[in-house]
Amino acid sequence: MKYNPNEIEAKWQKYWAENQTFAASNNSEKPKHYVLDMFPYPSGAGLHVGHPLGYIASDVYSRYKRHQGFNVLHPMGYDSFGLPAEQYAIQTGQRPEDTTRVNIDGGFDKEGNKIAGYRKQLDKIGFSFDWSREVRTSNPDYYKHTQWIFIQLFNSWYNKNSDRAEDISTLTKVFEKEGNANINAVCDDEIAIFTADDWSDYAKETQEKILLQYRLTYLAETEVNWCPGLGTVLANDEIVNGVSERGGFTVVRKKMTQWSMRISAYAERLLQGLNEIDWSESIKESQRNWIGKSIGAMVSFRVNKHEENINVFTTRPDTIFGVTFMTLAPEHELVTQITTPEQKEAVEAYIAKTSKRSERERMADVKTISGVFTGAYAEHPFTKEAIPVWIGDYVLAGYGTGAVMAVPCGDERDYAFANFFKGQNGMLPIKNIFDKDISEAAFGSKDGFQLVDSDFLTGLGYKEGTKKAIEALEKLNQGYGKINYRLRDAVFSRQRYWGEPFPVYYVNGLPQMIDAQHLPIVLPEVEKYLPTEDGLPPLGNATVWAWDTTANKVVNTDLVDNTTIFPLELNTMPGWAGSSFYWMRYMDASNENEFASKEALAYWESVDLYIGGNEHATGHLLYSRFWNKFLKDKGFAPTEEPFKKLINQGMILGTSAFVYRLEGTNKFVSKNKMEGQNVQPLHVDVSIVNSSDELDVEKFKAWREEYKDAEFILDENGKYIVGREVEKMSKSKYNVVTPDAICEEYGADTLRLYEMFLGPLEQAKPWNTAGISGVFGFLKKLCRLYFDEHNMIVTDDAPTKDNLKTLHKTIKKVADDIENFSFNTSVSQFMICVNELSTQNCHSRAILEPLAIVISPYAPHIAEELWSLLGNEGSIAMVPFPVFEPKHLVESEKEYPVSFNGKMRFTITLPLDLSKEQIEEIVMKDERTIKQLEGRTPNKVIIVPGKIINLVG
RNA sequence: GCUCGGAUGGUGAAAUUGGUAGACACGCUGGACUUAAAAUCCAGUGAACAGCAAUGUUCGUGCGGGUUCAAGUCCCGCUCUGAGUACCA
Repeated sequence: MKYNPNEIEAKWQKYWAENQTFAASNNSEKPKHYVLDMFPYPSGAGLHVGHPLGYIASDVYSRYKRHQGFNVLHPMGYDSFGLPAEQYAIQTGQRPEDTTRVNIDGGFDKEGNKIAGYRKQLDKIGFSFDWSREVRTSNPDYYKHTQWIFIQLFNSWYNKNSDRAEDISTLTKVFEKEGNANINAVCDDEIAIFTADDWSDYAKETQEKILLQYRLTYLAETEVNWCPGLGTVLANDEIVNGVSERGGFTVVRKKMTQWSMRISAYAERLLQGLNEIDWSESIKESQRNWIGKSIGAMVSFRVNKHEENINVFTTRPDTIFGVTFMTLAPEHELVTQITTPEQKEAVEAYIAKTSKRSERERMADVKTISGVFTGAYAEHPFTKEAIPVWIGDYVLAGYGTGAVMAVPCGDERDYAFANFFKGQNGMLPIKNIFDKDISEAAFGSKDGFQLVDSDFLTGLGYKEGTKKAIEALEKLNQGYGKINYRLRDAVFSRQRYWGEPFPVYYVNGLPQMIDAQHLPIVLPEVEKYLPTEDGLPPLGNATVWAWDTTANKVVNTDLVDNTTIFPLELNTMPGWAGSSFYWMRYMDASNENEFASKEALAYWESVDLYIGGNEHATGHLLYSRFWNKFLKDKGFAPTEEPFKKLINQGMILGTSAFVYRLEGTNKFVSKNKMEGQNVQPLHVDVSIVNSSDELDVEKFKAWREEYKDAEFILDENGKYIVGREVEKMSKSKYNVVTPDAICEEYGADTLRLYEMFLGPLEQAKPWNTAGISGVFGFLKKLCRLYFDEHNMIVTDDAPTKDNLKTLHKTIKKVADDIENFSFNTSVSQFMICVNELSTQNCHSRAILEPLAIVISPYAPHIAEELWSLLGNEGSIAMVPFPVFEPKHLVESEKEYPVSFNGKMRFTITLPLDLSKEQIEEIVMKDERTIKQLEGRTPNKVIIVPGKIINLVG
């Protein structure tokens, strides 16, 4: 008999599929456990070795939990709406629906290349997914529920008094009864106050416009991030360093009417919830920063000769007596009103100059100080002094109120600004209100000072000063304590084709929800996936895209009459919509009426373990928590937080290979020969380079037409040596390694063990197959405990003490490691175990049967095969995990290290039941001790029984 | 700038409460088996120095201090590096 992974693995994968081994039941006597992976976007490039890392870890955990007697839900699906499919559609004219299906189920692309498909690739690795619950976010039977949740958000408002989302009808009831004066809601700023009578006198359209200011998803003209390169708006988390995350295109601020999600309503709950969940500190910290809570006060400054006030948010109301000027963002709406005629020209020129700069330029250039005096003065609330008002682009229109009270003695930026414009018209000298020296720099700390020269605040510190200042401002009716959040509402419209259509039509420009019973509103067919000539989104190309309110169906666009047939929304939902509730859909994936039944939700509750990449820290993981909290408020989600424990697997990086072309020639020079030469490094496919970095020059010539006549300058051994660099795996860098080839050559069990063996799960690491033979060798060695070339060699011999010790050491270590997600050390322990059992020449069934179970979470195929060869019926998957018995590890002796002044000199083996005195006596008599001491008497003898002996002096 | 990680042999790494640093594996060296290769097995492998050898001595977990009988692990001060975030008032 021989270890033949391909045969064994195909056999058991078939068995699992046919017997539905891993189908989870929605009611069970067993306790439940929900293990979730972040579902993949099915790209055309297929699965690479980085994808399975987290899936293998969660699979090990799931299988372990099944052995522990849990009813485990471990599902998988596809986040199948997204940009790449659409851009591929624009380039090739193929329907995104078709290419997405091929990427998942396999088939051929336009050039006739065979695509294996995600499903087949995943199956080959032997995951224990419950495929009966598969979801695809781009399927109408899935996005039907996405649309339904959107309608729920539209029909809700956030009541700050009850601190939860409520049905919009509770709001209109209050409006009807007493108007909106006493409503405490999260809503748009500056909503006009109205009475009950006003409300009933308003036209229906006016009422609807007012309600939009309260709804949790609302249509409003807002400043959005417009990305011309992608032809769509983007959310803040889709922008990295001022450019689009996908494609790296420029992003500009633009006012547009768009759907937004009032996530800001949940800012405090999203922040507080972080304390309840077991996530890595770094992700929680990212979310805290993203939410950006700051505690301070709103302060109103009267502007001379104007009705208006300038409102500012400050975290340092205690420093109010240090204010020597104010700064408004150039975009601030009061700027034109307050600017004096003398300053008008300068202010207008400055505004024109800053508006031309892109967001990115403004971000990159934080050193240059610029600003202009408006000529206006505000009145200090306490001293009544005239405070000059400036504009400057260091103040951002989008944060706080877009205006700051400048306290140069306590703020670095204000300090720099004041110094830059020192002595100019409108710039007062810096006033120091700290008992500190500020001649070199501002004093920015909140601790270790006393306020001076600050009227009633003099002598106080930050805490008391803040409290007193706010009290005094409230008395004057010129301010109040306020908590501000950086978190902005999330733009929810995308000018794209390949996303969920909104269940929305427009009557007189006002959005109307389609009744939920008519869902799904299916994405229409279009001729072209580009925007229309009028600049409408791609859905503007659809010919059947109007809503018939009498027939309740989508009809031809030409039929729009705006009496019974109305235009449908042309935007689609963003990528994060479908992923914001999918873990609940898995609980009851085939339910046609609701996203999941009450019973299924009550049974599975929430995700016990979620494994995925940390690139979703401020996107998916925040939006999901938001939708979950909303659905909880509405009675649909069972828990406040969706993911109890989160583990971020590190990224597997590629090791790119480079060839070096001599500038302007077709000659390629080996890396070790290129010194002093002018060369151009070019990526070369890693599959034609061996592990010694030698290029296969023939394959290189055949690789691409342009290299067919390439010439090479080789090294003294006649080899062409490539350069290497660790980079993110990507198709364009030719460094993608797929799991398929590894499975083919070594088998899935080797791949699984190897990916776990590479290092700690959470650490990023370059892919490198150098060590894979060790893992493969281990599996072969494991098999040799069970069978030789011809027969099974398992005996019914009683296990020896050593056999039992080895086994139980392994049971304990592996169980502990899985609970601690320390998978790499488990693999080491397996190797130690098999090495020891081989040395002990152990073939005892009493050892080898439990060993197969212990290994099965990691290497399930070989475990099933061994289990069956041992004569067991059925799958090993649900067999109870062996129980660790400490008695087998009890030692009677210990090999003590004996140190002299902390330096280990020799070891001595002593019984563990000796007292300190007995140990000391034996050690002092030992001739090696006498030799080390050279006649001296130790000052001190430290003996920790079971640990160490140390002689000092 | 701020926040959170990380730094250990030629390489990936281990050391779970301070207690024999480098487990396990790769690679490398030597050997066995073989006509040969593959596969498999055995031995050695942190560095330097001394010795024919068993062995011994010294150094050694990014750098500099400290606490302790004892520090990769704890404390203080740095360097480099990865990630996130940023005129956030």
